[in-house]
Amino acid sequence: MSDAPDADAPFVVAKADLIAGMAKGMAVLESFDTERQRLNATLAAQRAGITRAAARRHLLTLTALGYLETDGSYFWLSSKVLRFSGTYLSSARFPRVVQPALNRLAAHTQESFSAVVLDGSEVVIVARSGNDWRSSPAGKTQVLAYGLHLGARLPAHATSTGRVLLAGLSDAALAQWLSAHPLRRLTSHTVTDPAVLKAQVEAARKADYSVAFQEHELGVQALAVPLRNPQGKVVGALNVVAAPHRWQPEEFRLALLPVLQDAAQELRALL
Amino acid sequence: MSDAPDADAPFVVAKADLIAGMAKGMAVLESFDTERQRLNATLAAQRAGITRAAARRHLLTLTALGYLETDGSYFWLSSKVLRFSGTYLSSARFPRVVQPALNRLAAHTQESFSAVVLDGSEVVIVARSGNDWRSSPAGKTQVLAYGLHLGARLPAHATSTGRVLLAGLSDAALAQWLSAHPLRRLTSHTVTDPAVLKAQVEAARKADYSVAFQEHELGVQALAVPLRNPQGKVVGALNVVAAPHRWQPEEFRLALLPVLQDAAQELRALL
DNA sequence: GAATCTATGTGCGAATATCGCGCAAAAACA
DNA sequence: TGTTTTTGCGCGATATTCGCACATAGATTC
Repeated sequence: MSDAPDADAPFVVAKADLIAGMAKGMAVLESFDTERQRLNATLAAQRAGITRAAARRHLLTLTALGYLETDGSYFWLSSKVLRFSGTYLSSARFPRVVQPALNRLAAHTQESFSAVVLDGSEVVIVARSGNDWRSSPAGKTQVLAYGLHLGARLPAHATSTGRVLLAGLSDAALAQWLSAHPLRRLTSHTVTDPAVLKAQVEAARKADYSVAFQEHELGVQALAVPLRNPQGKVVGALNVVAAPHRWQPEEFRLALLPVLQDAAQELRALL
Repeated sequence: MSDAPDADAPFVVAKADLIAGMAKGMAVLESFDTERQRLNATLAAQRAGITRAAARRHLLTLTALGYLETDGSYFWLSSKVLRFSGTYLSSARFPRVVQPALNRLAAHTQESFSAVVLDGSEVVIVARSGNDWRSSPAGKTQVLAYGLHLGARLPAHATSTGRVLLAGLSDAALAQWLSAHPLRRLTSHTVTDPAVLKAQVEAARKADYSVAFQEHELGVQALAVPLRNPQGKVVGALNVVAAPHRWQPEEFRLALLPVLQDAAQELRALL
């Protein structure tokens, strides 16, 4: 078997002459993440795996380029990094096509919808619509699910969308994925046994949808369906999240699965 | 103390030993923009101002790192670039604080709200909520304003938000800004004379809000107020956009200006 | 308050990675 | 099929970056 046309690595890049300097620079930029958002040279160095002097120079360079801001010793991302997502969102077909549909769904149902794609071990939210807050009986607004903003990355094994995306892989690719990515426990409901996950993915493949009940975050249930292009290939997933105390799992599914499926059907011709 | 870098240029970075290689790499990444979203080595070279060979190596490197995808000759941004915006959005105080307020406003009024910050000659949308579509009388959905997604950049001189942000600059900074940035015409309503813009900015400073009527895009009017922190410094702007045929300009202002002002007032303590 | 210890800023030579030339091969064109 | 244009890539020269080492600033302890 030579290379599958649309496997994980469509075009293999010769490892030979890649620009090491740039890889290092991007590593520095990546060393900022959701957990550590402010770094000094020493921290960035150990996170990026380079020397302190080099890290400092890279941080200074990125600051001069406008991607970071600094108070002189600590550094943090600036709004300029949104430039890339802005370009991506306006260029990539998938988010462009999906966003209006999400808006419509959110407006009609008052729930929160996301569209995601698979990237390695994680799913990335590439489009999103709806309210993350809800009015509690006491009249205060509460945030439903933290961190479900655009560009957020969630572990594929603990999300409804992750499972429908994995279900879209070939058996070989799925096996490869399972062996490559350890399944971290996030809540007491998280599936951490690859065999169990494999069974769930196969179930998702058969049912053509997937539910996740508090597997990624306690207090959140989610329902997802695959988004296919006209050729039938899974190119993303569409989901809806809700708090369990608002919906019983079963009525949640009954009420919203048809909505998701209709949307996926409509989008198919456009993807 | 936590963050809040005070002046406009808190720490000047010595131009001496910046890592030129990385600047080049970022230039290649930046050579993808909303207008040109797919580039081959030759195009990227001329956009980034480097030789074809160098551009090719950089593109290949970025592809290997996962930021670009390629069909072998053309390259385009991949969803991995959203990683940066994801981190930024979850880390930066401003979008985190503002987003829930936008959601609330959108839910209550059925209009579209954005929060933006100034970055050079442009405003960057760092948070957003609401529907970009509207149901036309015929029952079809129409997109209201294109490209108002997160991370989108709009010219400051042709937007309501741009003017309230400019109004937040000192006189010296404003003069400097006006001399540094030419005012490109976008629609027949765009202000292109610096003196006129200056007068508008001063009016915005006095009124503490600004309106833009089809200056950036025909068929769109916008209303913006500044967002200040407890120290009174303008840190961003909040706006609402609407189609002129839905609202007469005057009733639009009367209905939504108080809403924006209330929200800005509430947010002030949090910024 | 002094002394010690830790963390941070930076100059410089060595080492190494990058540049762009130039050719070969593949497309594109006629 | 012959010709022209575009693209892929090896190689030596050169300019860049690396990281050591030192100096200084800041923190901590006695």
